[in-house]
Amino acid sequence: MTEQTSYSISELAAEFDLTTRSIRFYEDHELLKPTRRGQTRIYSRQDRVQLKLILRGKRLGFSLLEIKELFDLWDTTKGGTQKQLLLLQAKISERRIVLEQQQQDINMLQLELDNAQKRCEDGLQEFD
Amino acid sequence: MTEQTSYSISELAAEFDLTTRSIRFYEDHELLKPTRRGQTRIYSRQDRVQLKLILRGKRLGFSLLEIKELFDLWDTTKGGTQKQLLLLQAKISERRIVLEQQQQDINMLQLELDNAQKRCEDGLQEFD
DNA sequence: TTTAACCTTTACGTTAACGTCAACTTGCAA
DNA sequence: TTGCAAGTTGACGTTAACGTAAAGGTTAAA
Repeated sequence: MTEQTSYSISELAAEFDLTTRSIRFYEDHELLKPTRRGQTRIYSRQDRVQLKLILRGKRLGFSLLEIKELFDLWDTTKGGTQKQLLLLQAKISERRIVLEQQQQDINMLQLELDNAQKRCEDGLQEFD
Repeated sequence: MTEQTSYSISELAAEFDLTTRSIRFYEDHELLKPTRRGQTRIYSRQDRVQLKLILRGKRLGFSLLEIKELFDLWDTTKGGTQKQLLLLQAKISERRIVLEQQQQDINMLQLELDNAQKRCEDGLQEFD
């Protein structure tokens, strides 16, 4: 088995450690659009990538709605009108600002963890 | 007015653009412990810092419970037993892992935004 | 062929993080 | 002293993101 070309819902659930319920929920909210064989969902490699992107967004605290916005935004890049593309650039800038804020927040928190670690070590020192 | 030493609930609400309801909610969940003058809440500079930390955590997608855990964790550093301090170091390591994952997620998303931006520019080019 | 493992839809339940009244008290400016 | 802006405690409502049954279809192995 060198390269899998399609996946069942439970395969994806197992791989990414979530429930099939969640995956169907994402589809209900149009974050995934798998094809069907009969009424059974078939996920392509692209669908799998899409799912990865969803989870990445979630790890950054984005809501499913925000994640969908990012997807729609991306789709618009292929074949949007001039107006859409300009609006799109604005949206992209907005996103960058959020990410930069998060970047700063991470840096600050890391400093605090460093700080806490030191205090830990100092505290442990006293038990010698 | 060079350095304010205490704040009312509505002052903080205005400064950080949230409702007094939220601030009281954080207190209900022991993320803030303002003193009282009569039954009115008085927030110290430390309380204000604490609130800042809460909002930073939220921007990173942490739940209020996780944020409280971080606070408790920090408190333990001053005057914890040896056992507590060792457990604390483990917790700190866990947190670092989450932050590093978020760091990677941010980097990936930034690359995607770069990518989308280029496609935008290319798309706009065609309207000349 | 039957049973067991997956799949499906439908629908109600749950938790977190507040929003939104309602009903009351308190501080202070006119 | 009065009235009104700002504070307080309930208590119920709301939204997002699933969890959790219930009731049933499909197919592959025994």
